[in-house]
Amino acid sequence: MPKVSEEHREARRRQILDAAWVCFARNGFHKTSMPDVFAEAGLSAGAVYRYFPGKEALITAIAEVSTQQLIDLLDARLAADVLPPPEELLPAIVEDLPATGGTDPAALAPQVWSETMRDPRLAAAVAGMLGDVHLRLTELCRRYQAAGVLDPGLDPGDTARVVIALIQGWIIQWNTMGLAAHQQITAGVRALLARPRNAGQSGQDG
Amino acid sequence: MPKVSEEHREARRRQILDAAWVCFARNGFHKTSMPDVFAEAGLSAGAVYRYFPGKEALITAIAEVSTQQLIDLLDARLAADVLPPPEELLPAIVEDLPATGGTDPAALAPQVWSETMRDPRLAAAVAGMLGDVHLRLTELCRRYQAAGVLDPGLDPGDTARVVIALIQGWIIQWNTMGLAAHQQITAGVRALLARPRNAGQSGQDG
Amino acid sequence: MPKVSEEHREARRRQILDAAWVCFARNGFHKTSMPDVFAEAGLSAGAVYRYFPGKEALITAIAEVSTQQLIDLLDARLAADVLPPPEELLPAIVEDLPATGGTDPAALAPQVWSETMRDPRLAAAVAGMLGDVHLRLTELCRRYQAAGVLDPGLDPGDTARVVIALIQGWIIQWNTMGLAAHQQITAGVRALLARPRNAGQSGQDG
Amino acid sequence: MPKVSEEHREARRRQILDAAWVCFARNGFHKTSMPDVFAEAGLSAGAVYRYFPGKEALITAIAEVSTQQLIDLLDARLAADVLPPPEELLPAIVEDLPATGGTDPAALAPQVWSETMRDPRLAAAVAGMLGDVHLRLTELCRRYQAAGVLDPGLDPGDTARVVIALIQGWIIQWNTMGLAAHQQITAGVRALLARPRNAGQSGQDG
DNA sequence: AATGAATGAGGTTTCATTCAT
DNA sequence: GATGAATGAAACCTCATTCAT
Repeated sequence: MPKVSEEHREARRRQILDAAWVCFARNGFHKTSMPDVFAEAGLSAGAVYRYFPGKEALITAIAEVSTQQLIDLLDARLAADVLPPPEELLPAIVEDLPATGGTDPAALAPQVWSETMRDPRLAAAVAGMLGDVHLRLTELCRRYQAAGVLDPGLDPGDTARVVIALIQGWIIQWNTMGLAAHQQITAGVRALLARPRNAGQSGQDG
Repeated sequence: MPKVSEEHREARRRQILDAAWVCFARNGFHKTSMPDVFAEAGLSAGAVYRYFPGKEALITAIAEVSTQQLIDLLDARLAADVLPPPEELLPAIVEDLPATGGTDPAALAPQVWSETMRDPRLAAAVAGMLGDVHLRLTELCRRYQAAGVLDPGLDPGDTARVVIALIQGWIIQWNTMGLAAHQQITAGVRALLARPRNAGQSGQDG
Repeated sequence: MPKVSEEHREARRRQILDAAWVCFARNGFHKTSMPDVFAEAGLSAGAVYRYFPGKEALITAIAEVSTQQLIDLLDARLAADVLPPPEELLPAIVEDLPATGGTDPAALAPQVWSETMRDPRLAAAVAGMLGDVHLRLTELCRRYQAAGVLDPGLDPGDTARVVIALIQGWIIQWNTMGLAAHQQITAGVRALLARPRNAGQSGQDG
Repeated sequence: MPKVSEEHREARRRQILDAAWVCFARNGFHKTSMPDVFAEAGLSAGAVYRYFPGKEALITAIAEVSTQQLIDLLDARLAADVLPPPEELLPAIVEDLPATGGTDPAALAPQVWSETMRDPRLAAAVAGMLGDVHLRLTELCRRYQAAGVLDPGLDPGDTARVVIALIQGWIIQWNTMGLAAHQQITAGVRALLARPRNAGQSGQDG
C-alpha cells in the first residue's frame, strides 16, 4: 500500500487522533496505553508509530487540537459585526465548548494544563497557543471598550488574562463539581459583568 | 505503647507524604513510581505500604493536604477583624500559596484537578474540600457586602464560585506561562475589583 | 523474602549468569532474548533485573567470566615448578578450555571479541583482561627463555602477543571449521615450536 | 533488454551491499536494522528485498565479499615471481587489509566469525572460503620451502592453518586493543620468522 | 522495477504490590 | 515494625517482511 495520497495521510492522522481523543477522555493520558489507542483506531502498532513518533507526540497533538477549538470558537465570535454583551458572550463561549465538533475540549484541557508541568515542550506549545487566545480576547476587550460596554480605563491585555483564568477555572469546576457549580459560575459572571455598566450609567467612564 | 506509637505513626505518615510531595512536584503523579517515593523517603517498600494502601491513597492524601493549605490560608484571613479590600486580599492569597510551609500547593493543584477526571473517589474528596473553600469564600463575600465594599445585589455563593474559578485559572497560568502572566492577572484583577466601587459611588444599585 | 545473605545474592548472580551462558552459547548474544534467560534461570523478569541492570550488563559479565577462565588456566600452569615444553603446553591450554568447569569459554569468546567493536565499555573491559593474559604469557616466555627453550633474543612481550593471537585464531577455527582444523593447527604449532630448536643444530637454510 | 538489465542489477546489488557494509561496520550485524540499510542505500524496502531475500542473505553476502578481499590480496602476492621473505610478507598482508578498496574487511571479519556459531549456512560458506584461503597459504608455504626459507620438514597444510590462526588473532587484537597491540604482534612475528633461519647459522641456544 | 504503508510478533524494561523473614 | 527480594503483567516501541499500487 505504497505511494499514498496526501489526503490519505491526513485522514489516517485524523483517525489516530480521534481514537486518541476518545481514549484520553475516557481514561486520561497516563492510563491510556498505546495498545488502547491501536484498538480504538483499528490500526496496528506500526501504523500508529508511522504517523506519531510516540505517545508524547500524541498528547502534544491532542493539546494543540483542543486548544485550537477554543481559538476557532473565538474567531467565529469575533467575525460577527455585532457582539452580544459580555455577560451573554462569556457564558455562551463556555457552553459552546462541549458542542465543538462532537469532541469536548473541556474534557481534555485540565489534563493538558497539568501535563505542561512535566513536559517543557508541551508547556511551550501550550503557552504559544494560549498566547493566541490572549490576542483574541484582548481584541474582544478593545471592541467592548469601543462599544462603551467595558470600562475604558481597564487594560485590555490584563483584562483578557483575567478572562482566560476565569474560563480555565470554569472548565475545571465543571469537570470536578458538575453542572450545579457550572451554573453558579454562570450566574455569578452574569451578575458581575452586568452590574458595573448599570452602575456607570450615572457618570463613570468620563 | 499507644501514645508513642501514635506519634510515631503520624511522623512516618508525614515523612512519606513529604517524600511523595517532592516526587509528585518533580515528576507528576504518573511519572513518579513507588520506588521513587521509597528512595525519597528513605524507607522500604513494605514500610510505605504499611501506612498507605497504594499509590492512589498517596495521591488522595496529597490532594487533601494541598487543598487544606488553601483552606488554612483562608481561615487565617477570616480570623482577622478587619479585612483588606478585595483587590488587595485576592492577590495576597494567591501569592501566599507558594510560601505555605515550604511546599507549594499550586504546583500540585492542577494535577489534582486533572486527576479527578479519572478517579471518582478523588473527585468526591476534592469536591468536598472545594465545598469547604466555597463556604469560606461565601462568608468572605458576605463580610465584604456588610462592609459596603461589595455590591449587595450579588449572590455571595455565586460570587464565591467565580472567585474560585479565578484562583484556579490564576494558578494554572502561573504554572504554564510563568510570572509575567501571573502579574498581568494580578493587575487585571486589581483593576476590575477596584473600579466598580468607584464607579458606584455616584449612585449605583439604588 | 527480604534481608538475604550475601551468599544468597552471590548464588542468584551465579544462577543467572549460568543461565545466560547456556542461552548465549546456544543462540548467541543477540538471538537470546531476556525472556529466554528468565526461563533458563527459572526466575522472573524482575528478579533478573534486580541483579543485572540490563542485557548489556549480562554480556559484560559473561565476557569477564569467560576471560577469567583463561586467566585461571594460565595461573594454574604458572604455579607449577616445572613447565612442559612449549609445544606441549600451548596445545594443552587450548584443549583444556572446553573442560573448564563444564562451561566452554571458547564457545563465547568469538562473540565477545566481535561485540567489543560495538560496545566501547565492553572493549575497555576486554582490553583490560587481555592485558592480564598478556602479563602471564610474558612471564611464561621469560621462564622459557631462562630455561633455555626459547630464543633469548626474542622480546617476551611481543612474543606473548603473538601467542595470544595464535590462541584466538585457534579458537575461531575450532568453532568455524571443526575438529579437523583444530588438529591441523595443533600439529602445525607443535612442529613450529619444536623445530627451531632442533633445526638450528643442523644448519638448514642452505 | 538483457544486457542493460544485468548491469543495472549488478549495480543495485553493489549499492545495497556497500550500504550494508557501512551500517554493519558502524553498528554491527544485529544492531543494524533493515531500515538503517534502506536509508543508507537511499532505496526503499521493496527495492532491497528484490535483490536480497532477507537480512541473513545480506550478512552472508557481506561475509563472502570480505573474505574474498583477503583471497584477492593473497592471489596478488602469489602472482608475483619472487616473494618477499615471510617476515616481510605476513605483516604486509595484514597491513594491506584496511586499504582494500576503501573498505576494511578486518572491521567485519570478527563479526562474521562470531556469526558462524549461530548460522550453519553461514558457517558452511565461511568454511568454504577459508578453505580457499588455506589452499593459497599452503601453496605459499610450499614455495617458501622450495626457496629454502622455510623448514622443509614442516607440513605446509598445517603451517598454513597456523598462519590463518595468526592472522585472525592479529585482526581481533587490532580491533580490540588498537594499534599498539598490532605493532607488537608485527614485531613478534618478524622476530619469530626471522630468527630460526639465522639462529641455525650460529648454532645458538645449545 | 520500485515504492512505502502496513502488519503484528516480539524485544527490553519497569512497576505496583506482596510476603517470608 | 520493617525489610527488600520476588513476581509477572503490561508498557512502549522496533523490526523484518509483505504486497497493493
